[in-house]
Amino acid sequence: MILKMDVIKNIVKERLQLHGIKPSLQRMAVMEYLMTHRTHPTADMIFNDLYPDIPTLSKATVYNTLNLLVERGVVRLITIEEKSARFDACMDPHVHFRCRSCGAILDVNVEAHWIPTMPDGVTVDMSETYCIGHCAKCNNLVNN
Amino acid sequence: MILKMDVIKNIVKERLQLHGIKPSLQRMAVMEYLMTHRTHPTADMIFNDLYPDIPTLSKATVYNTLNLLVERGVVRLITIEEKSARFDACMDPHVHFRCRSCGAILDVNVEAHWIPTMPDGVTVDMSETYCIGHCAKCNNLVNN
DNA sequence: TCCATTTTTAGAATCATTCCAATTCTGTTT
DNA sequence: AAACAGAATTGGAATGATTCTAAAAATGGA
Repeated sequence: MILKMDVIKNIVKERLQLHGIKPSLQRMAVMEYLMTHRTHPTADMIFNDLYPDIPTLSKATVYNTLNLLVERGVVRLITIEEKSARFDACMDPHVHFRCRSCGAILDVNVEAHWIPTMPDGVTVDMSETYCIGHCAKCNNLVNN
Repeated sequence: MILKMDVIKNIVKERLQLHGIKPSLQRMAVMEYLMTHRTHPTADMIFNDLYPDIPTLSKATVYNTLNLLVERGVVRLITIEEKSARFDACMDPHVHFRCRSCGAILDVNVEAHWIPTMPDGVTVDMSETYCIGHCAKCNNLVNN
C-alpha cells in the first residue's frame, strides 16, 4: 500500500532532481509547501509554517532554497507587492491579481502569456502581468 | 522672453495642482526629475541627484513625495526589481523590460494595456506587465 | 573510517523604507 | 507686521526583509 504522502513526496523529489537540485529534507519541505499551498506565501510564512515540523530549520535555509528554486526555474518570484517577495510553484501561464483592500493575491487563468513586440535585438525569457483592484468579496462588502 | 526652464516648471506645477498636490519646492523638484529622467530611478537615485541643488533635502521627503505622487496617480510605482522600488512619471500605456545582465529597465510601447478576463465580481483599476530577458546591447556582446 | 564537498545554521550585517518628534514654512487673521 | 494654525520638511532612530559569514552538520564516495 502506498500512502498519499509518499506520492506527493515523490513528485516533489522528481521535480527537484529534474532541475539538478539535490533533494535535501529542507528543500523537499519548502518545495512541497509551495506545491500544496497556492497562497503565494512569503519566505517568512513558509518558515513559520514549516518550523514546528523542522525545529532546526533556519530562515537562511528558506531563503537559500527559494533563491535556488527561482534561479533554476522551478518556482516563480512574484513582486506584485513591495513589502516582500512572494513565491509560486505553479508554472502554467496565469496572471496575478492583488486586492487593494484585503491584500489577497489570486491566480487568474489565461490561455497564454502576453509578450508585447520588443525592440530589435531584445530577447524575452519571462513575463509577468500584475492586476490590482478589488476582489469580489471586498466589492460585495461595499455594495451591500 | 520665456525661458525653457520656466516652461517645464509650469508644466510640473500644473500637473501637481491638477491632482490636488501643493507644489512645494521639494515636490516640484522630485516631479520635474521624474519627468525629465525617463530612467525609472529609485528613491535613492532621485535623492542623490537632487541633493547638490537642495542641500537641506531629506530622504524622508523624497519618500513622502513619491508615496503621495503614487497615491494620487501622478506617477507609477514599478516593482520589476526586488531590491528597490522604481518610479515612472509616464502614464501612457507601456510595459517595462528588465535586462538580466546589465540591469537596465526599458520602456516598450504598446497600443493598450492587457487586462485578462477577471473572475466575476473582481474589478481592476491598474495593470502592469514586466518582461525580463536580455537587451540588444547585451545580446550583441555575447554574439560578437 | 576518513576526507572533500555540499548544505544547513544562528546570528550579525545590510539596506530600503517608515516612523517620530521637532522645526520650518505657508497662508490667514488681527 | 505679529500671531496663529495647519501643512510640509527634516534628521535620526526604528523596522523589517534579505543577505552575509563563519562554523557545524550532513552527505557521498574512496
